[in-house]
Amino acid sequence: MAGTNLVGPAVDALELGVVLRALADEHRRSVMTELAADRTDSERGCNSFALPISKQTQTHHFRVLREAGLIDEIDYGNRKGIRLRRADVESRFPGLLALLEAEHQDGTAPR
Amino acid sequence: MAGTNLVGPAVDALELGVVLRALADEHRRSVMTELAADRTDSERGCNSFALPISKQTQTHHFRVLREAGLIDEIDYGNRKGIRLRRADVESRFPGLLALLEAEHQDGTAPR
DNA sequence: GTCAAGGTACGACTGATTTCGTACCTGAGT
DNA sequence: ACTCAGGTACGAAATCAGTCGTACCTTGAC
Repeated sequence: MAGTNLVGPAVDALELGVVLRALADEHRRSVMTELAADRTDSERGCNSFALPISKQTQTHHFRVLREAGLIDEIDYGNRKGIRLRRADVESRFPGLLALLEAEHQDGTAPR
Repeated sequence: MAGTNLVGPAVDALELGVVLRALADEHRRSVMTELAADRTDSERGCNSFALPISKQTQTHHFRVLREAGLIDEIDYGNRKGIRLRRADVESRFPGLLALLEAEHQDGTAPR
């Protein structure tokens, strides 16, 4: 019931290479731009992103984001919560979330 | 003699996805961190980066960086110059170069 | 207990990316 | 003209990353 937090790397263990590789994928980046744009940093469900991919692939992408240290995944057993590690990311890579947030603006009307 | 500037995308045509994909590779990122850390923005030769890869592969990587809009390549025929498009990158993705520059510090003593 | 929804594990397929071998081009110097 | 160093073009090999099918687990509702 309480939901266990699946662990990612510590703040000072975040590596730019891993983060950039995580953000290189369109689907993962769309998740991150949404998270970065939501200043309330509320926990979100995995399905709230409407990704056009199977759930197995979603599992894969969220894991990559977590292992990159960008998000926390809270496991409720039959459901999962996603939360941006805003403070950690911002302290280690200041300005990165701003770039993603900016992308969210024109991300709704691409090209 | 005058060296023709191989063209990359215009400033407002720069796309975050392409840029991040370009920066996802270790070798390309090492080039970019060096360029970002050098505030003189002087033109550099391709060999001044000491990349541990063949010259064909270097050609490939520099092309990716140029097509992402991160660098200019100046073709002298039998030699090539590399220059960071600092103003363009900074205006389109403010803060990105700072992230790369920060990486250059501990990039010399990895792990 | 049974069932359905949400999620994961594992394996396979596929397409993209990195890498380099071979061959060729260009300009500077001799 | 020849040579050499730096670069490119093309293609092949190898590796990596995204995707999904099948099977299984977990929790909550009935």
